[in-house]
This record gives sequence, C-alpha cells and structure tokens, in this order.
Amino acid sequence: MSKLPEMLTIGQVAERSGVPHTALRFYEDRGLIASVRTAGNQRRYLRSVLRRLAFIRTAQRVGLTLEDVRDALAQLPDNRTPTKSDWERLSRSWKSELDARIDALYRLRDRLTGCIGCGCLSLRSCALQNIDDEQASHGPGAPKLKPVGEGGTD
Amino acid sequence: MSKLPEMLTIGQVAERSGVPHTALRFYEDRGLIASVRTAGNQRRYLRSVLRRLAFIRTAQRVGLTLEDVRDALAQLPDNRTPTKSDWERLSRSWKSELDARIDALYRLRDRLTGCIGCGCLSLRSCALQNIDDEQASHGPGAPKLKPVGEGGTD
DNA sequence: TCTTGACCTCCAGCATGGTCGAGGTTGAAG
DNA sequence: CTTCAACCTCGACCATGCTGGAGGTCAAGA
Repeated sequence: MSKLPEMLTIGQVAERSGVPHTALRFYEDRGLIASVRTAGNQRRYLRSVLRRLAFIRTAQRVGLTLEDVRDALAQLPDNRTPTKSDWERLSRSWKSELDARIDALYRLRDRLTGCIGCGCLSLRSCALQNIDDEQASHGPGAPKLKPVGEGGTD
Repeated sequence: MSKLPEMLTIGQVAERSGVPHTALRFYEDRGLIASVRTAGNQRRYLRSVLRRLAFIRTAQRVGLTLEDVRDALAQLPDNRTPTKSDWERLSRSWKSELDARIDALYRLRDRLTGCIGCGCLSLRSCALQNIDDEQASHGPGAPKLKPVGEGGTD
C-alpha cells in the first residue's frame, strides 16, 4: 500500500491504451494528460489516465482537435477522481457537438442529393456553389465561397 | 472569340471563388486544378475551375483530404467540359461517403448517449472504452483502443 | 556487478494544408 | 513610354499531430 501499487509505467499505459509512448509524451506536453515522476525521473500514471486516453481518442474520431479535448478535459478535476457527473457534463457537451456535426453533414448531403439531376452545371443555381445560402443572398453574378474552417459549431 | 474571352486571371478566380490566390497555386501544384499560361507566363483559368473549387471546398467540409478530392476530380475529363453525368457520378460517390460518415457519427453519438448515466466509470463496461466492440471481443482486463485513423471508409 | 531493456530529454523530421515575403516580370491604363 | 498593380517563382515558415533517433539514465534479473 505504501508503494503506490496502482501506478502504471509509460510502457504499460501504451500497451493497455494502444496509444504509442511517443504520443503519450506528446499529450502530456500539450496538457492533455498528467503523470508523476519517480525518484529516477520516470513517469508513473494513475489508472484514470486510461479513461482520459479513451476520451481523447474518441474525441479525435469525432473530429475534435487536441486543443478542444484539452479544454474539455480541463473541466475535469485534476486532484480527485472524476465523478459520474463530471463525465456526464463532458458527455453531454460532446453529444451536442456530435449532433451539430451530423446536422451539418445532413445538410451537405441533402444539397448534394438535390444536385444530382438538377442540371447543376449552372454556377447560378447549383446548391454546391451556394452552400451557405441560408444566410447569404449575394447576387447571382459572383458567388463567394466561405473559407473552410473545419471545427467549431459550423 | 479568337482572344479567349472567357479566361479568368488568378485574381479574378480568387475573388469569385473566395479561395486565396496562394491556395489556388497550391491546388494547382497538387493537381487539383489546371490553368493555361499566357505568352507572359501568367495563369489563365477556364470558368469551370470555379466549379471545381466549389467542389474542393465542399469536399473539405465533409472532411475529405485534398488527395481524396484530387482522385475524385481525376475522374472528370481534363480536355472537355464535364457533362452532367460526369458530375452525377462524382456526386453519387460523394453521397455514399457522406452517408458513411453520418452513420459513423451516429454510432458514436448513440454510444455516448448510452454512456450518460450508465455509471460509465468502469473501464470494463463503458462504451467509450469499447468503441470498437463490434469486431473486438478482447477480455475485460486490458481493453485496447484502436488507433484513430481518420479517413477512409471508417 | 553486469547487462539489458525500458526509460529519459531534446531535437529533427514527416504529412497536410496552407501563408508570407523576396525579388523579378507582365500588361494595361494614362 | 512610363508606371504600377497584378502577376510570377521559389523557398521559408506556420499549425497540428505526431514519429524516430541520438545520447544518456534507471532498474531489475542473472
């Protein structure tokens, strides 16, 4: 009990999480995970880091940047094990992120579907050209495309 | 008619498409768009490049890489104006890409939703930890996370 | 004690998707 | 013909998200 039996080495964390040790150091550097050091300066991790890593990897699948994830994880307490409601809060905000992305994809797909067979080769009428036409009502002469800007509440 | 009246300068394309001229040269470099040169080595674009740019920008919103887009656009004829059916083919293949992505997001969201209130702090039961459990049936001791790998038919 | 593998730091490099600036040319208006 | 914005190339640089190597240290087994 006095020997911190639950601490994991970086190798163990890498193996159990599937995240390369290089990425683990990288994440630590970016403030996404934390470790304590042994007297010999080696990293030791709490088991809870595995949960954080799962969270990080899943978040990346959703398309969030590491910075997004870091900000999200910053809501979790560093000094105590996160409670269920801590995670609930995060999960809920994630869910809306997902909802927003799904929604955006839907809108894109629907435009595209409408585009098939719409004779869409006219610059003035093709939905693809006027992807943002909900807010924009620019004249038909020179449609401006919005810069891409992936990320955020699109 | 003999002076190619429909050709656009890079500045005009940049303005009309909203794509910076730096990006236009970048896209050309990567083989996504093409130009012809004047006697003085300046780029001149066909109007159809605006359509390609719209396509490119939209594709990026969906999360496709420039390489994906280049491959898709490679299906279009370089030497003639794309016909409706050329675009239809592209649009259709895009649509399934979108469908796949929407589907993936749905599955993620559903897991997450299930996670809220599931008491998900158990490494063994949390859907987040076992995000890939359809194919994986690893023992409960050391769940491996899949590397992220964004892109492809996920 | 020796050996060996796991660990450490730091730094360079890769891929993607660009931007920016230097230094030089073009082309159209006046 | 002059002028000057717009164009050209090339190479450096930025951010993100990592990987890999060099060179050195730590720790546990034989």
